[in-house]
Amino acid sequence: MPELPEVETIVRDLRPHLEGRMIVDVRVNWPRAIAEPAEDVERFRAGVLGRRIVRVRRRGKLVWLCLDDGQSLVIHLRMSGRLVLLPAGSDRHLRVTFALAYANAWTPDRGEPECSYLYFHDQRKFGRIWLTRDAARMLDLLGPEPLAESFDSGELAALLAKRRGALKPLLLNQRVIAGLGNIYADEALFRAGLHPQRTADTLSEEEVVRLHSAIQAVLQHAISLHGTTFDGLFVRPGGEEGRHQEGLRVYGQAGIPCTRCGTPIERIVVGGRGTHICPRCQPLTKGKAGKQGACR
DNA sequence: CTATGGCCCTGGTTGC
DNA sequence: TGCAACCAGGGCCATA
Repeated sequence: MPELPEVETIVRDLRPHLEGRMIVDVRVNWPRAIAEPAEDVERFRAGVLGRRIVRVRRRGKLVWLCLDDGQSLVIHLRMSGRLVLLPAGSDRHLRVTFALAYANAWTPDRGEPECSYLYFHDQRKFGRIWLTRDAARMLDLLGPEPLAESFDSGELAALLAKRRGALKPLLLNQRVIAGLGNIYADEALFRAGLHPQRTADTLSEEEVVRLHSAIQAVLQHAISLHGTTFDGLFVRPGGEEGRHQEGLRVYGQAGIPCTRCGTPIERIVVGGRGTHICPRCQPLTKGKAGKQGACR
């Protein structure tokens, strides 16, 4: 499930292969993957053919390809979407293929293929691609980027203030903060020593600071390890797996001793989502245990 | 505003 | 061994 670190990895890997390339062909095997123009393969094709990809960016969990005519391709991988540069083993889950060439056909080849491909694979068919002239309209719906310079603990405090709901569903809400999914929400809460069902507006200033650094630390750590390949769903564009799964402290670790205190990790349900906690390091009621749960 | 539940999907797991 | 039921997961939508 590509979350911020996985999408960041994808974007960084893809960038040198896509920027400057021209889309010379598109094949759509599963029209519903095209969210805009909705399921209209012909208009989608006509819109992207001959366009050059000028920038490859990320916003939250979205991959954002800026085209040379002001349009954008915005891609959400959701659960099982993949963007890969090499054809995968089976075609069964291949939904969309982009054929790419250098904008200038005569560019020296130096072993570089004349044409390369970007494949959108998606086993579970939740992923979507939007072709839009107004990417800002979509991207502005998202909350702040947790790794932005400007995102300090004061801003996080402001987001949490006046929120009566549980902490975890709030962290998963992309309109509140962009890019966290189930894995990193659980990992950040563990590092901060906070129970996912804590009411957001009851955090002390110190707890907010802890949460803020926990979020940034886990995201940065995961990016440095090229994301988490937990269930085999996420692979990098070149086919490699991430390595952050080895750093997971609670996600998917039910029954395994907590790395801090040895108490078995528990799996509970919060806001309808599977949630992993150390019941001792992340007490629901204010206690001393959580205090020492500072990120690390 | 918040909570809950259904829906979209597939493939892996569980239960019989 | 076969097969049906169930479930996870992100985001959106409807309902309460």
